[in-house]
Amino acid sequence: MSLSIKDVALRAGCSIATVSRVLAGKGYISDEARQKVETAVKELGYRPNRVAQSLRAQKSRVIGLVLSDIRNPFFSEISRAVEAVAFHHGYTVLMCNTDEDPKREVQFLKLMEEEKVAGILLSPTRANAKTLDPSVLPPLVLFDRKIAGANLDTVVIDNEEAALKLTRTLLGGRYQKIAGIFGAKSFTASARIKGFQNAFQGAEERMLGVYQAPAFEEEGARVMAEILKKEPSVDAVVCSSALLATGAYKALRQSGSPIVAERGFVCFDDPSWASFVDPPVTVIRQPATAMGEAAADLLMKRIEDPARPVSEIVLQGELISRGAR
Amino acid sequence: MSLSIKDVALRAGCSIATVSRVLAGKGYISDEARQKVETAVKELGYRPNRVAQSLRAQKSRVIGLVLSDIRNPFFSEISRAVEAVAFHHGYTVLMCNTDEDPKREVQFLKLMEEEKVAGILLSPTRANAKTLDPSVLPPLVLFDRKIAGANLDTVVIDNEEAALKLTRTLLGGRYQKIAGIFGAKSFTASARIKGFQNAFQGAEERMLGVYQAPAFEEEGARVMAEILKKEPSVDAVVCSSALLATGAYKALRQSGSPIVAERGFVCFDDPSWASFVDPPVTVIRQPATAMGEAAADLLMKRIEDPARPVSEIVLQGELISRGAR
DNA sequence: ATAAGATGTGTAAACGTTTACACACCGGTT
DNA sequence: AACCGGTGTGTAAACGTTTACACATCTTAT
Repeated sequence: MSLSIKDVALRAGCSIATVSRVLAGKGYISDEARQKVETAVKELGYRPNRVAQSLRAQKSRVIGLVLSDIRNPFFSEISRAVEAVAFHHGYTVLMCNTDEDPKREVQFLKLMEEEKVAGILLSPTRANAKTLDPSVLPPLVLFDRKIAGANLDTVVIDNEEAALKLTRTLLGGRYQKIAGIFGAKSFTASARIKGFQNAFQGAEERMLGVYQAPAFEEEGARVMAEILKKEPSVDAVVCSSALLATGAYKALRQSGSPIVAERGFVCFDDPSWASFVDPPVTVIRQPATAMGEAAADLLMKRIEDPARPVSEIVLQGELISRGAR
Repeated sequence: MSLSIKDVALRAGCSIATVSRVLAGKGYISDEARQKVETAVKELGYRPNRVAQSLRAQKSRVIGLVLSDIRNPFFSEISRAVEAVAFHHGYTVLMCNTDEDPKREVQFLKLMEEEKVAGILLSPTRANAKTLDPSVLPPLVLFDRKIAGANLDTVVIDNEEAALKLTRTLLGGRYQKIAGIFGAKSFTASARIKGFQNAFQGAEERMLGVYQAPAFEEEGARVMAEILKKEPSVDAVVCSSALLATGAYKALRQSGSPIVAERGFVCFDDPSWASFVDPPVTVIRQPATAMGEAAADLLMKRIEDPARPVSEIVLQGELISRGAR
């Protein structure tokens, strides 16, 4: 059994209340008592039990981070930022990875509630967007994806605008048949599709089509191969995520398509290879660190003041133009 | 204030002890009581408070995961595996990222102890290897890096053997001046350096030298540029991590060195670009998922039986030979 | 001199569980 | 009839904190 405040009190020759007060820095304490307690704490190497604190206070200093795909560098980077901010505020991070499985997501939200986390950071799956009931949950901040109509703190990037910008880099070129490959039924994918389509205003004939697939590398490759086969006139491609892009790029290479050499390939995220394949690939880089920090900050504020007005932060993606070598 | 076992007892018309027993499935309970409790639980939507459970049981169902670099895909993959195994056993994961900072590491270990985690998974920084005192810590399992002399459960890959294999792929070729770029002062780096050096037995003159740098992309680029400048005879390179490799590869490309085209570049990890740059790059792929699973399994067992004999699991890296296109 | 406030400390209750213990009832053996 | 083991249930203590409340002492103002 580990050291408790009782042991400290015994050693310091005072009551547990005094110890607690010294530790919390609250209320009136004589210098003498403070001294004694502090040396006792040091000598014993006492550290408070956060579990007991949580029970007593009816809230913990733990926040939940629910990720849809931790292996995605975008989310890794977010995790890192979140953890740093949380740590800075004295919070720890309970992490879970749903792999986009809505069932796992709800299971986890329940677990988080059972653990009495102080708040939750969530990038919700589309499937749960409707059913999720924030009223029974701890303070909740959404990131990367928002839930339309829900009155929740949210941090997203302007996906529509980003897709628009990215697509325009192609429209500025001589490409005549531009295809878009997007993730399947996610909030993010929808917004990017919208931006992609809007970019073609007044040049609708240059849009070859919108393709959707689960965001895996193999799927990107599969869809790209399919497009090449069915629509051989394709001369440019916009990819909506690093994973899809990696697959699609490989498929292009394998097929010997001239799209790569002609710089007709652009994508979201900034996969490490984009900068040094030949020719390099123009991308939209998502401000993942900024997003993680903003979301964590928002959550800290929300925890502190549950009544504060809801805010929605929209970050801009950064176009990294690698048109010329 | 949230629902407690008391509310359930009230609703079911029995004592809290009975409710607890039904929930735990322990002791004698009449079918009638079980019925009543179960419906009460369902109707109220009661969920147990894990914090209270932890306090009472003097241990939580949370494990700590201390990562040195969450943005490293190797560790992301490990995180994912760990989280999956933990979740499967009813545990949640408290995650922290130290960015290789020993100070942060000890701070975190303290926090973990305060949170009364049931166990900890740790890839220790070199700096703390000596000072770390497992006797005061919860059950501890090391992964990726071991602490020599410490009697602790550990999961590592056979870095020496892996480096040996990787280097031999070059020695089988006609390269005469092979450089090795490794991370700075980590357990892993040391082992890989050993393997690298051993590979040259009987062919010492073909080893150009061992270079070390912090495992960042820019450092890889810097060191590679330096080597090219000071040792222009270099005709092959072994890189000890994806990050270093990415930087080094870029530097090679930039310099116009023929090493890339001559397939004189090999590395650890399997960065996504390795498979489709031209020519592709031969690598050692680390079994990250297996490592994460093994470490988490080990921790579960250790938690269950603190007295069980210590085990050390050594996994093998997989050589992915991409010599021919 | 007395009241009123400021200062300092201790006792005990509470947070939501689990569980040792006590008790009560039942059926079956002696 | 007395006893026993197997069932079933409730009471209360414990886990380690924080904090309301009570009380005591000291200072200052009246």
